[in-house]
Amino acid sequence: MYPLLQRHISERRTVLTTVKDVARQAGVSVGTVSKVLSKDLTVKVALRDRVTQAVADLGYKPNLAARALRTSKMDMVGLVVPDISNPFFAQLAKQIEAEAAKHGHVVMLANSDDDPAAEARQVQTLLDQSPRGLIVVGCASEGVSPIKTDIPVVSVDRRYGAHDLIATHNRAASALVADHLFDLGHRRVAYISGPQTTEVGRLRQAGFCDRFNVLTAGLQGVDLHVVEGQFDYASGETLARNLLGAASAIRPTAIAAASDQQAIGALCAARDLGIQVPTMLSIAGFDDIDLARLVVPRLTSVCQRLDQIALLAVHAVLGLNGVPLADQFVSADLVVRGSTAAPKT
Amino acid sequence: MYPLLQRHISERRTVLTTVKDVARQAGVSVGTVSKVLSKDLTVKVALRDRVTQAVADLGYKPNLAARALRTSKMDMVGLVVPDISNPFFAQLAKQIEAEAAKHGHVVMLANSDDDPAAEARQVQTLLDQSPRGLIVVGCASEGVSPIKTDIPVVSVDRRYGAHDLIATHNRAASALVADHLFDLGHRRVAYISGPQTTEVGRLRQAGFCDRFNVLTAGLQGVDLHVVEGQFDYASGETLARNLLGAASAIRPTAIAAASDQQAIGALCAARDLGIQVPTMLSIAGFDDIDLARLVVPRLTSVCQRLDQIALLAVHAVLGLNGVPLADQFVSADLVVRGSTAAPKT
DNA sequence: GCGAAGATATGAAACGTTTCATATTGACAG
DNA sequence: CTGTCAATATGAAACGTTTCATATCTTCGC
Repeated sequence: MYPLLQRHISERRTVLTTVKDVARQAGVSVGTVSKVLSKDLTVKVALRDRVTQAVADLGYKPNLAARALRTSKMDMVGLVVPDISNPFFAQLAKQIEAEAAKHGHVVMLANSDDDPAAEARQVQTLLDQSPRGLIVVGCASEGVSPIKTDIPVVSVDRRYGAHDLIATHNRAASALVADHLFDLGHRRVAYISGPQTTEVGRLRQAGFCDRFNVLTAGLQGVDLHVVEGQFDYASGETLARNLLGAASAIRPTAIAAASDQQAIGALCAARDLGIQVPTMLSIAGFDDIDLARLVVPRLTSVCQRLDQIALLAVHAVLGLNGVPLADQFVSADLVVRGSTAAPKT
Repeated sequence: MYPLLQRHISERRTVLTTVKDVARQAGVSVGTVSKVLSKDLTVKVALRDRVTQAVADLGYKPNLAARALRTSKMDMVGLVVPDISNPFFAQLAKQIEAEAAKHGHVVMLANSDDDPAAEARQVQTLLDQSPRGLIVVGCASEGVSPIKTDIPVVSVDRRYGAHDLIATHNRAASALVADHLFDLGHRRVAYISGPQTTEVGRLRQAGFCDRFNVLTAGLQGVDLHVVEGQFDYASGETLARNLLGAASAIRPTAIAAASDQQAIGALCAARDLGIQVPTMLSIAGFDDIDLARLVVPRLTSVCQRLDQIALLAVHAVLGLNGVPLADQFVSADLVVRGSTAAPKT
């Protein structure tokens, strides 16, 4: 349209102000400017003020690349997730971004597509940028990570290689569900598990079953039926359909699932079969995804403290507040909603 | 546990190989190595091979910070979204990350929380890293963006400031829904719109209504009722409940919504009111979120080509394949599923 | 008022690239 | 064999920081 104008604009070379300009403006040396910028307290207040003023006057912004070259560190945190379009990881990413931003760090995001090879590639790509730290949600297929680097790496939710893990205390959290269903009076219950090839699947199942068994030890008319599935909706629906096919006298009065997706699948199966929830059947999920609040009845679920997990992960890799690089488990909360109630007597 | 061992490991200083080392190993000058690495063809094949070999032998990796300092560009693309935990933005982010990775670029992610002030801050933060380009999904509250930079910026889905927009052709896509419902025979329809303060909300409503009005011009017994709401689930449920309260002879035989969330809200309202979908009421959504495939009946919806949008956005900011920085609109597909059918005669 | 010891400020060196002016090589015509 | 010109290779400079050895200023005891 206006080639001349366009040309003119794009040619306006951004002449960036450097630490040198600031030094001249403030009448000090570059070293002093650098010190002030890095909040070094050995600079006298008078000078410090002059420098700060000069920085403001000139609108000076440090060149991050130059800084990175000198210090071989960028103010960034890498994050590798299996699939950012999975709402759970998206929530996690959001919390991590927020926490990182609080400490002046930018988040680099990469997807591994649940493929260990791609995961290794992405990890390497992010490490190449020399971030302050790297946070990885491991692939479902667990493998070793042969990376060697001085950059702190932690895994979150699912362990990555041999790196320290920060995650919900799945075992304890799952036990909360067992407590809840037991307290309501359920004795004939079914547990829809996640794949036992995953640590998360194993821990949640163990947490629920062990607690339920302890609670019901020596009691009459107790039945705990476990079926294994995937974490997804379809798996929950199919398995629930089987479980609920039995006559009402012997079918479970409550179903606990290893994920909300499964639980919602079970909810739909129950509705299709004309089984009222929660009057004739209680259903509990795990993860408290947004959808859990939207289904009818609203789903009782376990809410992971993603903010806590994100905080620990970021602090751990940044070495903040003495949070060490080490396995850490965060407790979760049971959120009781309309999908669970006492069984019909 | 093993303090000595730990000490030892953490003290092993990573001595990184530089372009100098490669030059020595290959018996050439650093300039030559640099040329080879930047695929400069004025280097003779013999030398090129020697350098390539040396790079392989030494496992040399260029220092990205140093390169960035020299060239004042990092191989990164910034992405600012209102909320990464929104599945739609998460899907978009995934596609953008994939496309950027294809061209050797890392994605930096930031959330604006739908807050213009935060958005401005995040945009600035990402620009400070001197990425190759910046992609922004604007806040709901549209405002001007006073940023001035040489870095290419495009907005996606929702316009950011005065920057070029790459988005679904919402008007045309919404018209597809009108076509579909009209073709099925619906004449008494309701449209649940998004907020008319948003461009997306306005375009989708106009697209649907204009087309429906054109199709039905001059016909008998036609009624198009528009109600305005938010894009969320609750809004859809409430509005649908009102719409469906009327006697069956005058209530709409079809509801089109500006979002899947609204449509699913409407679906639940219908179920609660004992109105069968699709026999007594057709419902169509927009966005084709994952959930659209999970509800019963499965939701007819408009599927945006996020891969296309991501491709255009990345190519635009990177100046690839001659994709210019300019407004661009991508067509969408109607996905017909079980929630729409011909009205009961 | 002097000297010593801290406290504070300075500026040159270094980080690892890319670029570009210059040097070297090779090819070829005379 | 020499001179010319193009093709190719070289290495020093520059990018903007931070750091650290050195220089300068304060303070304070005597």
